[in-house]
Order: sequence, then C-alpha cells, then structure tokens
Amino acid sequence: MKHSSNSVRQSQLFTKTRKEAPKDEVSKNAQLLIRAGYVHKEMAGVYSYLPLGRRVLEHIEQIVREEMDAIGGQEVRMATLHPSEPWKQTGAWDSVDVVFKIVSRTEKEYTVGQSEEEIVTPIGQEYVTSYKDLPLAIYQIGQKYRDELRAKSGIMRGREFTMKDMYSFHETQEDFDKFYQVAKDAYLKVYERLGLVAKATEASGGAFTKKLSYEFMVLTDAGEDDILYCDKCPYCVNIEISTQKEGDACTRCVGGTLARATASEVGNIFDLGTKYTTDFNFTCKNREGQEVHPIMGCFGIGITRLMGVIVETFADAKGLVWPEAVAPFRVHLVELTSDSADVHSEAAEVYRELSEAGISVLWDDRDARAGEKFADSDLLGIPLRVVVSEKTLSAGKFECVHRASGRVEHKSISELLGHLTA
RNA sequence: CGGGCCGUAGUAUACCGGUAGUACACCUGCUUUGGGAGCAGGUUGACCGAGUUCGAUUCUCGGCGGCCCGACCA
Repeated sequence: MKHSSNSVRQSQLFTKTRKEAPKDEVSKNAQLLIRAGYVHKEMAGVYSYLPLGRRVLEHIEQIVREEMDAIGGQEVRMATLHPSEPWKQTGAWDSVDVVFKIVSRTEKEYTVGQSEEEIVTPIGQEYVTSYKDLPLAIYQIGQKYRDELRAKSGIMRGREFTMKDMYSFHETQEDFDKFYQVAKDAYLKVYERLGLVAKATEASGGAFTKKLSYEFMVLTDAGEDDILYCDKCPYCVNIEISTQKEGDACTRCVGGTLARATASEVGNIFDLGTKYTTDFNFTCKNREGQEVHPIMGCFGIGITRLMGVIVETFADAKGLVWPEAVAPFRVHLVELTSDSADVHSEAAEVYRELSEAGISVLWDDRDARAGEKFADSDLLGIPLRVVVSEKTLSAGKFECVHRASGRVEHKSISELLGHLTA
C-alpha cells in the first residue's frame, strides 16, 4: 500500500518558520501565518498561500462545498477576467468604486470579478426558459478582486481574496424566502463545523435591496463591525441599522438583554429581487404562461477571511491553534535525536501506519534540536503532537500532546490509531 | 481619499554628514542533543530620483512602498 500523499515529511517542506514577525505586520493573523510559513505577502492586501496555508484553505473550502451541495448548489468555476459590457449594463461599472478597471493594449476595457452577478445572470439566462428549470443555485469558490482604498488586518481584508459566492434563481418570492432560510441554516452549519460561533445578524441590504439581509458575524476584536446581540436568544443586529443600544431589553424574547461586541463579517446573504434579471432581460415562463423575471439571491462566504478569523480566535502566545476540521495535518509527528537510528525507524513506522490509516501527518524528520522542534510544532498549531524519542522508545508508548489544551497522554501505536480513527 | 508613523543584510535592529555594527538565519568545521545550543571561521545590507555639500545611508524635496487611525467597503 502506498503512503497517503496527504502526509508530508517536514524535511521536504520548502517553507520554514521564523522567530520574528515582519515589523510592519501588526495583526495577529498576519504575524503568525507569516512566521509559520503559511502565507507569503505580495503587497498590501494580497497574499500567496503556501503549502500549509493552502491545505487549511482547502479544508475550509471543502466544508463550505459540502454544505452548499447539501442544499442543492451546483458548483461551477466562472471567469475572473470579465468584459466591461455586462458591468456597464448593470451600472456597476460606474457606481461601484471597488471595481478594478483594466485597459488592454488595444484599449479594450475589462474588469476582474469582485462579485459575479454580471457573469452568472447571463449563464442562468442561457439555460432557464421555464419555471420548471427553477429553483436553481449556482456557486463557485474562487478569487475576488476589490479595489479597496485601504487593505488591513492581514488576510482579513485584502484586495484579492477567496470567496464562495452562490447565486439562486426563483420563480416566486415565496420560493426565494424558503431557500433563504435553508441557506441561512446551511451557513450556520458551516461555521459550526469550523468550530466558530457565528451570529446571523440583521443588517442593511446595501444597494441590493431595501429589505434586511443577514450578515454572519463571529465575535472577535479583529473584526470591523459592531453588533448588538441578545444574551438569551439568537437575535443579533448590526449597530449600523439598530435603533437600540447596549443594555436595552431584547424585543425578540422575554428577559434577554442586548450586549455590544466587535465582530467580523464572514458571510452575507442577500435578496437581489429582479434587479439583475431585469437588467439582462432574463425572463422565463411561469406556470400561467407569462414571461416573468426570476427572483435572485446572492450568498457569500469569505474563505480567506474565515481563515483569518480562525487564527484570531484560537491562536495563543505560542502560535497557531487549528481546529481539527481545518488543520493542515491531523498529527505532527516529532522525532527527537535524529542521529538515533532506532528513533528514526520507529518514527518512520508511525508515519507509515498513520498515513496508511488515512490520517494526515506532518513528520518532523529534520536534523534539529528538541527545543527548536517543539517551538516550531507549537507555532504550526497542528492539533495533535506525537513525540518519538529514546524516552518514548523505552516506555513503549508515544507522548501525545494536544495543542489546544496542552493535555499530555501516552499511547501505544494501536491506541493512537484507535483514537484517531474513532 | 484625509491624517499619523515608518523604509538599513533573508529577518529583527543599532550608529553615523567621512560607505555601516549586533542578533538570528545561511555556509564550513568541531562539540552538543527533551523547549529556539556552544566555539572558531565565512557570506550577505542603506527603496528610487533630485537638491544641498568637497563628500549623503544620514539633511531637504519629490516619488514609490509598508503599517496604523478615520472615511470607504454595491
């Protein structure tokens, strides 16, 4: 049997850790992700994701993908280089100031996707001709570009970022409303699976709609929004649209009091109405045989921002701390005394057995001292550290240290396998 | 976009109107090996442009870049 390609030997990993953060990075997420070699900064608000960072992003993406698939979303990959025409058709070319505008050498105008209504609406139009084709939900996970005046907070507010954006089409408002609730529940499930507590927060619909929208907020001082939330029930409202204040009684439940907090917006769901289907003259037949404009919804989740929020939420003084669900590896296998052939071959055996059991392992097989390895291990934040050394060899059990709690256990290989595959 | 702070080896920093020192990293060797080792030797640096000056990394101006506060964020 082959070793799972999911496991990696640290001696082969091209990234290295650093003791010090770049002096200009103040945000916790940027400092730790750069020190640990998860990301590389290209310019303000633009980061490359290196092997470890890419693995975390993929895990977040996969959870989002599963929940979107579960509510009937169909995944696509839309273009990121866009012609200017549809953007002019909807008015966004002139009215939305974060739209990048590119002029080619032949003076043709383009933009890059900062949202995809201008692309997805014509796609829907091509295939939807009847109410029988509805409802339809199309989503993708991909790069977005916004010409922000000021990038900030590390990976949490960039000019290029990864977003899951889903667009739904409906025959009736009732059908949209039903899907909106389904999507809201799916969103809450995504955050829960990521180990986060997100609040569905009533907020302004922006320029999309006069109706309320839901923003999904995770409480963190690294966020940019202020919210009021009830200490008893799920009610939560963005301070921008709230007529209440901290300490007021909750109007949605009995006995609840509103508290104020800073939060980061990690998702947003909108009712787009018929704005885009009207702009593109997208109609289909309803069951009475009339041509109607489908009602659209738009559902975003900031993937890279979520990664930043996870770092901000769980990291401690020693470094990153990843929840199981998104960690780049499940096990950090740390061998000590690399000049001991016994320790090394034992570590190799643990690596092989865990990998073959489908458990992703980062094996620190480098020729380095214990202190450096432990410090790196703490910084990298992999949930479970398994130490192999002369000490554990003679004890016949490996030292297992849980990164988040610091709890130490001693387990044999079979106990370890049982624990990890349970 | 307004305001503030800042640009010196790969990283973090120091000094200086006379071309730069330290730590870590990196390379060689020896010793070391359960919490970022020690010794010896070695490699590596002033964002760009203009001005002032005999001489600018240092002073002045402009540009570019970074961070922070605000505004902005359909």
